[in-house]
Amino acid sequence: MNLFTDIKTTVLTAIEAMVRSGDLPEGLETRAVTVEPPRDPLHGDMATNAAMVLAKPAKMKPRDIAEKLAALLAEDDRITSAEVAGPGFLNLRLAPSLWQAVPKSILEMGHDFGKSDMGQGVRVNVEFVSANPTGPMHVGHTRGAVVGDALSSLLSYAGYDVTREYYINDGGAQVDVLARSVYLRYLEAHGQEVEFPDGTYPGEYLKDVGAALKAKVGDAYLDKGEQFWLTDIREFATAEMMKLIREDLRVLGVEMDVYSSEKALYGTGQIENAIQRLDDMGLIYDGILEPPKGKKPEDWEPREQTLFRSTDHGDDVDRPIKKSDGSWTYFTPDIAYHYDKVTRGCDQLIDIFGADHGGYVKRMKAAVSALTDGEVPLDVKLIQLVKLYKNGEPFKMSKRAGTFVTLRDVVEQVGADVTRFIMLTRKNDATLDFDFDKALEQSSENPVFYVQYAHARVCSVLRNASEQGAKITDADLAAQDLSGLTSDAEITLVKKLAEWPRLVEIAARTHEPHRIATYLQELASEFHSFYYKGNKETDLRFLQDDLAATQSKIPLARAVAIVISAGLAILGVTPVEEMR
RNA sequence: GCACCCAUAGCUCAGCUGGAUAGAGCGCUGCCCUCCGAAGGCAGAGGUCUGAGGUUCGAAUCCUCAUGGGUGCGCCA
Repeated sequence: MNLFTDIKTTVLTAIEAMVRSGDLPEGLETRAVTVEPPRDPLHGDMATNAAMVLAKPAKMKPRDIAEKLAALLAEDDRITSAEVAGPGFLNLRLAPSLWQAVPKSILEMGHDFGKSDMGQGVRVNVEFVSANPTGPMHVGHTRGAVVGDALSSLLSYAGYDVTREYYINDGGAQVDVLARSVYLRYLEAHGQEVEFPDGTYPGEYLKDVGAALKAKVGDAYLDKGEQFWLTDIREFATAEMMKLIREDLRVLGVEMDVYSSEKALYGTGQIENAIQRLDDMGLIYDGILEPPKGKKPEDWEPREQTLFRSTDHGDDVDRPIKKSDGSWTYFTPDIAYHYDKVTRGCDQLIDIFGADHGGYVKRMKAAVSALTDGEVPLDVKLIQLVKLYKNGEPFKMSKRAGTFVTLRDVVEQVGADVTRFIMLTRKNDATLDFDFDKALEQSSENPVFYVQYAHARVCSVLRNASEQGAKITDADLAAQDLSGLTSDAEITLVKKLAEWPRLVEIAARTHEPHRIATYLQELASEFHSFYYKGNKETDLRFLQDDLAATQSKIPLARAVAIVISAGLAILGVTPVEEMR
């Protein structure tokens, strides 16, 4: 249920009527017509730009169009006034019954209130995390995981058919490094002194893997050369790492639908097929790349390579798909992987990458564009850095020493809910400050608690109302007559609730889940503000001396809680019923 | 050198497919608990939306250029 689209439909219908009566010419483009809440509530309940948008193509003055449109709209029972303002805005005021119907719908529909059918069941594949299986997830991965998961929830809430997918980068040299590192830990488990040279992973987390390997194979790999054990350990170690990563994701509350393996693409012909497809389009050739200017690579030598003509699809330079030893570059199986996602059946692709992969975006888009003839859009969201603070001091991490802050560290300290919410308070392309102290603080400085507090307050009100004898199930509350909901303060709060379905659509369209978090903070703020008005104006309190009066007041409170809870559900955060 | 991202109040940031007088938190100055949870609320001060052009009835938002910051740039993934 979306009041804004309802009214927009009404406006569009009125425009059609004007076309029929000859007040407007035929064939006008109405796509740019919007119905929005006005920035200043004094202007009315909703504003439409219709007259201004149509003025030019209709070759009429905006105010003339607005006057006629206003007259038509004023005939609608639901619209109590339609006034022309400024350059041609049309400000609408709605009948109170429309606003009173909002909490009722919320109580009847529950979390479904904000759902949208804008997605039309379009199949969207969201690839996120895709951390290399070489160690536990760290904070950077965490943000990507949370954003990807929340975006997925948001899109399915908006009517898309969403697949959450993890691409396991288990085909490259980094898993050899992993295997060698595990081998060292294996030797260590056998009581040997080991050192970790550059190019190995020194992290303590591999100790268990080394021990597990010992438990599995005993001393079979001792005093053996790499060719003897590398393949086996690689397999064993990546499997162990994926166990670790899956557990990390579980702790964070992320559940993937599909895990895809890079390595599994080898030997299936899928890579060759994808490249053949590009070749058939004349997009594969052997050539020599120009060196980048100004950067002066020390050991630059002109070299002939097999290249993908990505410049035909918007990239800056063509990209190599083969190394000089004839093996594929990282890019190549990824091309095949993206093609696989498309052929499996999806209409849109979304990739969530770390910001350090920014240079990779154009070539990936080029590949998808070429392979799908531009039919399947690929949106890449780059996740910026998370800067950790403790006591206002930046947190030092060293990947070299293996001392990085892991997902587990963060979640164990502040909990999954707080972690998730804070990770979603900024848009993905802005860096995020994560302060451990503020994350744990219970004050308005901490947005999570501010929102949770609003929800808990409603629960508290309902508990008290129940003790007073009120019926508090959603069905009971939905059955209430809400025509007494007329004060400015109450209607203001209702209007914020009415924005929820609209906000969901905006957030889904822009692929920006942080908007949900922002909205929840605004809603919580409106609620707290309303709540305190009850100190002075006792009519506004939810709990009244008279039971019947209480019963008629609490549906609004419950409606707020439902929307908060629906929003938190998209973010993957559990609403709390009381603060402790 | 090129590409991508970013630039909004003292600080951290919102800002709707372009909309009316640009918002919030922190900090600062004052208020508000005999009253549903003060873990909160209200009010005030604080802005050339980095700069210069352009498009538009209308620009923080779109385009161009400049400045400042981040990221990346052929056998790493």
